[in-house]
Amino acid sequence: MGRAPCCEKNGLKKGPWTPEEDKNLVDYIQEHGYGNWRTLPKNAGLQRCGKSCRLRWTNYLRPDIKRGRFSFEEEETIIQLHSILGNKWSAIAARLPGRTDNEIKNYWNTHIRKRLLRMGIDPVTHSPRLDLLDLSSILYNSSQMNNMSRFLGVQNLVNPELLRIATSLMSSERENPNDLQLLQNLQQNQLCNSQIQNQIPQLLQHNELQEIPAACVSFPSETQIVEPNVEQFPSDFTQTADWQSNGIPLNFTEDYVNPLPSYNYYGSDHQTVMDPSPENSAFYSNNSNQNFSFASVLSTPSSSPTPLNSNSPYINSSTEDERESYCSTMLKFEIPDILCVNEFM
DNA sequence: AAATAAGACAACCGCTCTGCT
DNA sequence: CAGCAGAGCGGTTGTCTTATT
Repeated sequence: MGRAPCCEKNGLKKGPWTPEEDKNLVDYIQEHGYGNWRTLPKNAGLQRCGKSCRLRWTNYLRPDIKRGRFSFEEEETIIQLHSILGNKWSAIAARLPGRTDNEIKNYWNTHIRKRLLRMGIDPVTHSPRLDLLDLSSILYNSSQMNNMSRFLGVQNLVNPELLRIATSLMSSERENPNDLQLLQNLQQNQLCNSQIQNQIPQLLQHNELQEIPAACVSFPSETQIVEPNVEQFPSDFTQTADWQSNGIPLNFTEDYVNPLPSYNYYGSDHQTVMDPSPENSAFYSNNSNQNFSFASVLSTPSSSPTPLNSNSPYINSSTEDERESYCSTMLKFEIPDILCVNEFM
């Protein structure tokens, strides 16, 4: 195992900070500044480890900390950034002046995450939660099961419920191509998210990533989602040569720079446009309006407190219910009636 | 009014990264 | 290059508050 917790040494104090400890820490930092956290507690007369002091300062005592309820703009920003960055709380916090990574993380876990789950959205992938659907019976009788699972990229998942809905959608293709398109959209969106997130650490390390496909950030208009486009769907599912073992189409890496159908939490008016300069980009969308500057996401904010602006009426709502109601109303993907998500909530 | 459950958030733990020697 | 310390990060736990029964 790892080393022993630093506070176990020398009988240092743990647990909640007292007002006296806070005052000692603040007084010391105001006089001497912070840094060298290891020696700081001793110099400040605190029976705490340096790490505990640093956390207390950065998460609570720092004078620029903004306390209180998150605004709607902040919440919207968090969701958008989380869809790109995942659980990179410090990177998200960098775009929210006055908020700490810890605070954002807590807020996500206690508020936003639960709300997305209630809305049937997977808070990890920001995609509809197909895993919750009751799909258990049909596919075991289907000769298409293996090929469908390849199409879905879930052969390692072997989730019969997911496979069943896929089959249902396949069987209704002729009657309702919209459902099929939805399934494909969801699949593409998930692939896009996972690919981007996999590449983020590498690209950050080499400072290569200037832009990421905005289709994975904010999403095109509703018409793009509901428009039938069965040509994009492999007509013959036995042609598995076009599909990689991980379920990703071989040509996907070429295609995924194109705008992908996806959804929007707050409506198409909230298209995020930041520093569109595709000519300098490692990734770019064919639609320049959908570019999103990843570098700007990660950089420390300068002047604008909420760079991801919103003019939505959402920000005028005040209660948790109103927020959820707004989110539900403005969601740009639609869950078909056959997906009785509520039963699983 | 008391007991219990759920929610909210502060704090801790362990790991990783970075810079220095 | 290896080893070390400091710092930062994300996940988890602990504790307090509020709501419900």
